[in-house]
Amino acid sequence: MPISALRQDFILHFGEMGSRWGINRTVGQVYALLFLADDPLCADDIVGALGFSRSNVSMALKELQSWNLVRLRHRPDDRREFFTTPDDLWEIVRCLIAERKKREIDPTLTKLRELSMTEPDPADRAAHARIAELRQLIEQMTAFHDDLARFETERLVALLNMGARIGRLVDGAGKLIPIRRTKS
Amino acid sequence: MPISALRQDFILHFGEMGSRWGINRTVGQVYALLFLADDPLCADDIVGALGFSRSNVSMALKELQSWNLVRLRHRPDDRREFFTTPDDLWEIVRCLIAERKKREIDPTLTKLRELSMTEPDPADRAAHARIAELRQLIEQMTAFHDDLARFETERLVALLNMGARIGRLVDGAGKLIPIRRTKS
DNA sequence: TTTTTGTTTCAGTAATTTCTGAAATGACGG
DNA sequence: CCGTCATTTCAGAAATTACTGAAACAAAAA
Repeated sequence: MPISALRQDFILHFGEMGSRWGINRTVGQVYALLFLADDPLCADDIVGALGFSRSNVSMALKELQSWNLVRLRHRPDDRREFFTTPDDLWEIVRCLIAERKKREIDPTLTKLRELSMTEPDPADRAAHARIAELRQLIEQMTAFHDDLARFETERLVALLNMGARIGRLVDGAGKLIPIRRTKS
Repeated sequence: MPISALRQDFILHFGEMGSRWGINRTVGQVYALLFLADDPLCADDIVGALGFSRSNVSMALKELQSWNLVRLRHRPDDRREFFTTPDDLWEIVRCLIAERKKREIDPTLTKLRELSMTEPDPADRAAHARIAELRQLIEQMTAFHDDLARFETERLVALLNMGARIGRLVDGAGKLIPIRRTKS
């Protein structure tokens, strides 16, 4: 069955953005298709809809599973595997952030820690200090991330909706400042 | 002049991570070199240190400038251009976030808005709703980002250091809840 | 056990991205 | 206006990444 113009447009966009997002065109399109699908799809549905080879779709699904971006489903009396995306968009956001952190930040943090351990040559004093400074910054940010990641979605959304008002909670020295309860 | 083992290791790591970060090896290494350099470097210094072709270094510097990750410097009585990275790491973080948002989020937001405008075919009802939901989520997050981006660094660091305590400021319904001032 | 159905692996090919050297461009001093 | 020095552009080479079809594998049914 052919795909509507709306879906087509969305899917092609995800395919194009794929390379900027660090996934490839196939993975982007497969994800987009699943994201919009009304029901779970099996690999052959995807082949039929997008025209990629069966093996390419298999790779793409494996990749999406490694990102935790798709869920596996089974139907009674059907051996095939069906795939969906989580309904809750926030769950998707959490996955994306966690996964990118793991791939893009953690290896560098490890490396920075390793380099910080060494005793620097006198000529490398400043460079060594700069590395330590960067390490400290990343450690701070990941600690913050780990804290936030434990929050339930409602609390995150509440913080998000505070927007700029969140800044009023704190003065420049990092101390909490008195606030008034908003009238309930 | 040769590069110390410490710098070498750092530079090679940035080169390898480059592809995951959406820049290429040359750009990653050039940035790492500048980041650790005690003084501004000119293009030929970089060629000498890393062994890339002159034109490749030129491209890399252009790319780094487009990310706002390097600053241009001039010496009196010297026509050459010298490059540095900003001293303030937070400025770097801001650039990275702003630039990634511009490249990875904004085009999609534009597309989602465009798709939301159209009147959906009945068969696309659910898909259209899902697109609208995604658009709304991204709009919320970018609005929050825009708010935070206006904060001075001290305030951001203060918020960051609150860590999990930040969640206590808000209840599940998004209302501020009473807090005690930390003893100064 | 053999067949049937569905998934994965893998070696080779296609497409894309990165990198280079040569030529073009620009900008200043004489 | 020319010569010198620095930077940029660009076409093609090199390297990497994405994709395919065929074969291997796995699991349930006959």
